[in-house]
This record gives sequence, C-alpha cells and structure tokens, in this order.
Amino acid sequence: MSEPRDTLFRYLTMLQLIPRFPGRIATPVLKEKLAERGFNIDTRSLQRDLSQKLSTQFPIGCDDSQKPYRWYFDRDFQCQLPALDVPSALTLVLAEEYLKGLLPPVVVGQLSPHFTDARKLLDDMSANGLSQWARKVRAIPNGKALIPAEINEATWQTISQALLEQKAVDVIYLSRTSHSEKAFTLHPQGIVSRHSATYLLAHVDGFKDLRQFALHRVKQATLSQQPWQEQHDFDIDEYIKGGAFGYRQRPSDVVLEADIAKPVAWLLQETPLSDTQSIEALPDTDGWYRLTAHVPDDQQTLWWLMGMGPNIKVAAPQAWRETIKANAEQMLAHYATESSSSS
Amino acid sequence: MSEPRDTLFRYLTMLQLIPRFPGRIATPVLKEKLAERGFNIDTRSLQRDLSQKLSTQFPIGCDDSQKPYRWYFDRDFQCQLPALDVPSALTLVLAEEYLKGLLPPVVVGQLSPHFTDARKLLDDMSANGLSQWARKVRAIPNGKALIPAEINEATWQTISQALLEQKAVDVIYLSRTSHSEKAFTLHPQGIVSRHSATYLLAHVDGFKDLRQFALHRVKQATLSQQPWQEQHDFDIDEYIKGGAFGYRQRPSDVVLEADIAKPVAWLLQETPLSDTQSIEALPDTDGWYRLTAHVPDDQQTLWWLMGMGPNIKVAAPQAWRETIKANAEQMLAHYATESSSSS
DNA sequence: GGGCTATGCGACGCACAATGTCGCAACCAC
DNA sequence: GTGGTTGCGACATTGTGCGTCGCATAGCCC
Repeated sequence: MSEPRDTLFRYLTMLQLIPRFPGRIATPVLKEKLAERGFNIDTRSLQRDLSQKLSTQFPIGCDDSQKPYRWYFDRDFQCQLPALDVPSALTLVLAEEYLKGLLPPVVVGQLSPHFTDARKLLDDMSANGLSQWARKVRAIPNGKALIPAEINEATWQTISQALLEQKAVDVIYLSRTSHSEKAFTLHPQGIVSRHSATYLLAHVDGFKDLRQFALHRVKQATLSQQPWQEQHDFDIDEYIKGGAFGYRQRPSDVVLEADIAKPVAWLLQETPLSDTQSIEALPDTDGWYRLTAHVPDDQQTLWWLMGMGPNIKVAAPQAWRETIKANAEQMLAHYATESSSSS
Repeated sequence: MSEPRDTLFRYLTMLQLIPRFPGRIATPVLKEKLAERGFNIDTRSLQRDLSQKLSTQFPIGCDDSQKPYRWYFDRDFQCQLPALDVPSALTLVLAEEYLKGLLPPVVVGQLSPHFTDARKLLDDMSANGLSQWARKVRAIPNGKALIPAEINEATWQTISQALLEQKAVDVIYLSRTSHSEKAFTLHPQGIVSRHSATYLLAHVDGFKDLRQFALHRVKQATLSQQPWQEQHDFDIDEYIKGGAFGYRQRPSDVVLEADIAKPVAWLLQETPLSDTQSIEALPDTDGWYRLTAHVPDDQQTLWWLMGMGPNIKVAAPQAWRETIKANAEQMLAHYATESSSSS
C-alpha cells in the first residue's frame, strides 16, 4: 500500500517520530515504527531520507558513534503546524510569566520551545521595534513568589516518565536533614506540585504506606528493574483533602458570612469567591458590605480571609471566626512581649 | 530558484501559513506569501496542492462561497513537529491546572490545542487504562483561587492584536457601576494580568492620562480607524511599581529579620524567600529559627508575612512590624466589638 | 449585454525525483 | 574466520510534481 502521495505524510511522520535531543532513535527502530503506521519502506530509502533530505533541511543531528545510527532533533527546535496566531502567542507569554514562579525552572524549561516560539513570532511581527511586546505585558502573580526549588532535568524526565508509564524508579534521596543520602526503589503513584515545590507520591519498595518525596531532594533517578506496584484504591484528591499538604478540607461547603470593606467588595464583584456569592451594601456604615457565599471549608479559603486583614470581618462560620480571632490575639501577643523582652 | 527538494519544505510552509479556523486565507494571498518566502510556484500547482494533497491528508477546510476560495485549519488541530515527549506533556498538564485559576477561561482556551495534544499523548501512551495520568497529577495553587472573570473570545483576540500591532480599538465598555455602557476609542499601551482579572492599560482618545480597563467589562471591541497614539515614556514596570495595582514597591530591597516557627523554616529551606536568606536555629526556643533575608519592599511580601500569622515574628524592618501589629490590633478590635454586639 | 479579469479546474506531457535492488565495506559477536 | 547488521554508492525504473493550455464560471465596469 505504497500510495505515492504518501511521501509528504511519511516525512511528517518521520519528523514526529524523531525525538528532541535528550532522546534518540535508531534507524531500524524508526523503520519499525513507520511500518506500524502503514509506511512500508525500504531501509535504504529511510537512510537516504534521513541523511540527505531531512537533516539538510531541519535541525536534525545524528549520533554515528555506534553503528545503528541514532537521530535526534535539536534541543530547542519547534514547529507548530498551524502557526501560532497573535492572541495565542500573547497568552503563552502571560502563561510563562505565571509559571516561572510556580514550577521549578527545569520543568518550565520543558516548555521553552513553545515560549521561544511565541516570542519569536511577536518579535517578527512588530518589525519596527523588536521586543515591543515585552514592554507591554505583565502578569502579577497571585501571592508572594518564593524561589522555586531547583530540580535536576534528568530527574524530572525519569520520574515523570516512570509515573506515567507505570514503572518503578531507583532513586538516591537526600533526607530532610540534608545529611544522609539513601537509595530507595520507589513505586510512583502521583505527583503534586504546590507552591514552588514538587512532590512525588510513592511507596518505598516493600512498604505499604505512601510517602512524599520532594523532587529537588532526589539526587539521581533511574528506571528500575522492579515491577511496579500499584496501590489500587489510591485517589489523589482524597489524599490531598486528607491534609497531606496542609490543605485539610472537609467534604462539604460552608456558608461564609462576612462584612467586607469597599475595596474587597470591588475585588469580589469582579472575581467572585464562588458562583453563589451575594454582596449587599450595609446601611449606616462607611462603605461596608455584607458578603454571603458558599465556599469550600479548606485552609486556602481561611488563609485568603486572613490575608484580607482588617478589611474583612467574618461572622460565620463560627469556627473560622474563632480561628481568626485567636490568630490575631497570638500575633499581638508576639509583638507585645517581643517589644518589651525581645530576647 | 526552484530547487527540487524544496517540495516538502514548501508544503510545510503552506501548512504554517494556513491559519486556524477563525482565520482564513485566500489562494492568491497564499501564493503571494509563498513567493515572499522564496517559493515561486504556479497558481495551478497551489490549487492542486490545496484541494488534492493537503485537504485530503489534513483537517483543512475550504470556504468556496466566494470566488477566491479561503482555506483554514480545523479549529483544534495541532501538530508539534518533534512530537511531545512524556515529560513535556506532563508539564503541560500541570501548567494547565495552574493557569485555569489564573487566566480567564477564554485565554486559557487559546492554548487548548496544546493541552489537548498533551492529554491525547498521555492517553495514547497508557494504552491499558485511559486517563491514568489524570488521576495522578495535581497542582495546588499558591493562594485562594477566585473565579476568573469571564471575557469574550473576540474581545481577547481584538485587544491582544491591537496591542501588539499598535492599533487603536473602538470598545463598548461597561462602567464599574455596571449600569452605563460607553463607547471609547482606546490606544492600548499594555496588558496586566493579575489575580484572575486582566486589564488593558490605554489612553482614551484625546486624553493624556493612562487608565485601566478590565477586559471582562469590555462588551465589544473592534480595530479602530484612528491612528494609534503612543505614550513614549511609558514603562509598564514603573507603572505597576507606582502602585496602580495596589503593589507599591519602593525601589530598594530591605533586610527582613524575623523569628519563624519550624514549619515555616522548613518551607523556606525548600523554597527560599530570596537567594540571600539565612536561617539559624534559636537556642532555648521550642523549634524557632531566626530568618534574615534581602527581600523587595513591596505589598506582596508584606502580605505573605501576614499570611503566616503567628508562625512568624517580624523584627525588622520596623515599618512592617508596626503595620502587622496595627493590623492585628484592628482585627481584634473588629471581633471584640462584634462579639459583644452581634451575639 | 459584451468584454475584461480573476479564479478554479481538467488534461497533457516532460523532466526528474523517489524508491527498490544490488554490491561492497565496516563493524561486532561468536 | 564467519555470519549478521548497518551504512552507503550506483543504477534503473516508475510515476509524480509541475508548468502550460484551454475552458468554464463568476463578478465588475462601461
């Protein structure tokens, strides 16, 4: 079934099968994969295509140190098939600004071909002055950006691959005290990215309990020979809600009632707390409003409320009110004692 | 210069020049653009390629209601040239989870071809059970996720394009009080995305001052005939630092000194506040540490400190200490009065 | 309506590009 | 050495990419 017009398509398939640099693919493997997809082609043709057609027109390299040659794409080459349009490129730029503070640099780096692609498009477009756009677009992160924990590129590659392909990994892990390195075989069950750190949820080989491993403390990771052990009843959402990351959440929502100052009212009118919120002006107050909303009963919401400081007075639920009050009292106590006896 | 092996390359260029659906491109325009890029080809060949080669192998549509036919890609088709690898796909999934809470849905939607691509890869990969990965990966946002303000897709397209191509726009804008719609001609100077709302910074036609326009209050936007007015000395970072978004920042850093409880110390050891921070255990305290760090003197940092509540005691700078103390006092005052009057 | 232009499309034919085959060389394993 | 695997140059054949021509259709202007 070597229909003639297949040529273009076959080239495209080849280009898709050749991985970006850290990866490589050997000629016979490529032939095999092409055959799987219906392109039965002679080995010789493949060789010709690679060494004469593709590698002269594309940033494709060849590792000819071993005999079945290995082919790979330049690390940062990228080509979108329908090219990016302007709005998408702008969105990518915004996305990058946000993600830089949220994900470890290496992980964002994983997407760098996309981002550079977007930047190039924008640069090319405003032919007059280059990088005009860079002076015009900003993302202001939601909270304070801590410095994301560095993780090793190879680690990320291995761990993410192991998780998704359901394999075990052998890791060398730096324990929290930072003094002892230990070797484990882990059975990955999930990944949670939170704040600026990323954690692998896994069983240690031979144990039943799930533990968290900070990826930036993994010194080395390789796919393991051990068969992967699945935890059948694992539910990552349950796990998180269970409080494992300090985000305990009771299953049900609560009704939040609070008085809020004008700036908060404005903010919430634009970006509501929930889709059932109501805000009503309070009479006889200097610009205060009554807020009612169904919100999840979790740590995040409580923090947000506390972050608003004196601009918000929580009336219900009672528990939150108590917490906030106790919190303020404690803080005050700190500063009161500290100013007199600051030892 | 019709070197023979150009064919593949020409096809690729064509595929890049054909825009995704909302856009369309007419055959003669395509010919023109190809010529610009060095592909001088007969119109007939172009037509043949489009109607016989590409549109049978790719999700490409044709609007033949008017005579110069218009061609376009299916709305959600996407093809990465070096195909996505597993780690990149996983990163995209994480990125999407974060961005959903940060950018308006339509803007994230702009990237949906990328995300669906990633999901498809992951689904295909774990051939055994579909969407395995979806049960294994979570991103926990940094702060409380408010509901992102909805904006109109056409609005985003028009505004972003106008900003980047330096054009004026005619908009119909719903004023903050939500009752009156007004028509303006705006001269876009920048876009700021913050929390879950996105703002256009622009001059109103005929005025010199810069104003903020929330994109979700723009009811309609079209490119204007008016020539674009630039504000030459505009610097978006200065503007933001000036406090326009409630993030006043003094130019210099300050030295933060504070006592922090053990959990905070752990957090900061993993994801530091700044690259100069030091954390030392305090003797004779039950797990408290002394933190010293150079941090920017901005609202964000102050909020973060306040968010830590009683787990952190700020010693310097003095101004922050006062602010936090005053804050706690005010809050306590709220609850003290309210608990006596409202219960 | 007539003529002009722009566009799409079928047909034709030539040149040359794509591909399979063969033979040889290099390398590796045993 | 021997056999298997892979890369590569050469060659012949096929057929396809592409320019060209002619015709049909649809506007547009006088």
